[in-house]
Amino acid sequence: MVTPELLSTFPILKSLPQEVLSQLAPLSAMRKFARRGIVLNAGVREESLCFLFEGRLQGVDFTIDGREVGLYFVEPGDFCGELGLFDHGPQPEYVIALTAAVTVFIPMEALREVMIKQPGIVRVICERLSARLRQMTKQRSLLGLPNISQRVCCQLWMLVPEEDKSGRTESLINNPPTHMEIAIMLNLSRETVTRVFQNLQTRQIVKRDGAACLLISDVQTLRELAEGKQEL
Amino acid sequence: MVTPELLSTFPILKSLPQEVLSQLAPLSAMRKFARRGIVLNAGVREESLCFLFEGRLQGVDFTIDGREVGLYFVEPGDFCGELGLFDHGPQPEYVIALTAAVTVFIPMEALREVMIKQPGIVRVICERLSARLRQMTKQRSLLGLPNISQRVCCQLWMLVPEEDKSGRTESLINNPPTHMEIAIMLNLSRETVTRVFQNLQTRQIVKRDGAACLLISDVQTLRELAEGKQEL
DNA sequence: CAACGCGGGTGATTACAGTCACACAAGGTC
DNA sequence: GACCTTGTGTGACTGTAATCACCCGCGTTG
Repeated sequence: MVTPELLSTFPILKSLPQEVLSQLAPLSAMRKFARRGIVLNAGVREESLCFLFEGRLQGVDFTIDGREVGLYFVEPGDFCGELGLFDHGPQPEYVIALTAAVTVFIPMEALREVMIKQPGIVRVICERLSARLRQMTKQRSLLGLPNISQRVCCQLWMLVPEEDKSGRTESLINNPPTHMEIAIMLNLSRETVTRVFQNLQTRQIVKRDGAACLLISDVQTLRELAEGKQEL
Repeated sequence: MVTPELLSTFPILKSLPQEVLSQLAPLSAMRKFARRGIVLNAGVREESLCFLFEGRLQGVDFTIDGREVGLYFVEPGDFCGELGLFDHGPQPEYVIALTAAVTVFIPMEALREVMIKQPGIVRVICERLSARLRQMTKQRSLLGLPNISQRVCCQLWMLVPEEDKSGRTESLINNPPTHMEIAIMLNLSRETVTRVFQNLQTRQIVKRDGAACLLISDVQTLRELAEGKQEL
């Protein structure tokens, strides 16, 4: 059962009036995914938006010759699969669960109806589209970096929680993506990512903390590496 | 002077009622750019959408170390600079005129007002946002291709006019991007792009036709190269 | 006209990331 | 316990695209 209260925990939906949430809640469905589960299928017309409650998702495409390409990460509070909402086109890419994940699916048809009566929700979704576009632009720029270590550090930097980025010297990333998952985001091979991580570990900038945790022991140095102010 | 008729030549605006166009037209301004002209500046809050009437634009970003990164091409009938419309954020990337270009600038404030009264225009712009997102996804996947020639052929293929793609054996690309401009789209060096083009020319797949024209003499072979069904 | 900048063309060299081939540890499952 | 699978760690080798250094031709501008 999805309650209006659950929906209102999403920052994107928070601003909507209670009545809209009450209207959407009974139509929505909670779905859980195991690691590696396919959340959204490429090529088909998905009929729901997928809101992520817990875990981490990754948008993934495949090149003509079968290579995986990582497009974006989806973090809790965010959503994905929104493209068909406007153009009724098929979902262009796969969305995969990188960790066990809890999601809420809201049917597009319901959203479209609400959108007509409540222009507020349109704004919210458009802002989200804009944000995704900015995110992809940033990710694309990343690929232009000729220095591979910098590329990895930038990606790592983007995974650091916003509240830890300034001031703190340590930060914890829960269930970090695997080396392979990072590699496809950066057009690198898995081995290359591993080697960069090895390097970061020996310099005590990051540290593995069990299988499901990555400790950034020196946040500010990571930042400087990401910004190119320091070489690895 | 911008007339409502001029606005209605844009496929995106065509569907709007006459009165809306009449309202927007007097607020809009025609602007012409020389090759290399800066159409939109990165980092500043642009207050207009830029509709392209003639010519070709390119969205460009720069990496931290000053390298150019090509993000997308804008073809006639299309527009750019729409991100701030919703989130009031700054324009994330530069937009440069690759050729002499004729544009129409429509102030965001005017559009926002129209958007409130006329939900139709919101739809239209959202569809456009979706399309841009699909385009960037496709472009990102391109970068995953390990075969460099294929990458160039794919990019070239995207520049072929839609109506020439099936059936025709020849096609003409007017004012094609320079090798450098293609190179930054594909994360390649200018020289590498030149070498691929040399190769395509000796195989009589493309042909220079003066400075401002590129003739695709064998459209179907180009397609097969782009799809990886043939090696170069 | 000379001078210049830009776009394109080409060879030699080299750095460096991909690839392949392993090894190892941890967790799950029969 | 034996067995997989998955994620990571590492060395040796190699292919290939970047880089650098030139060249040319053309159009513009003084």
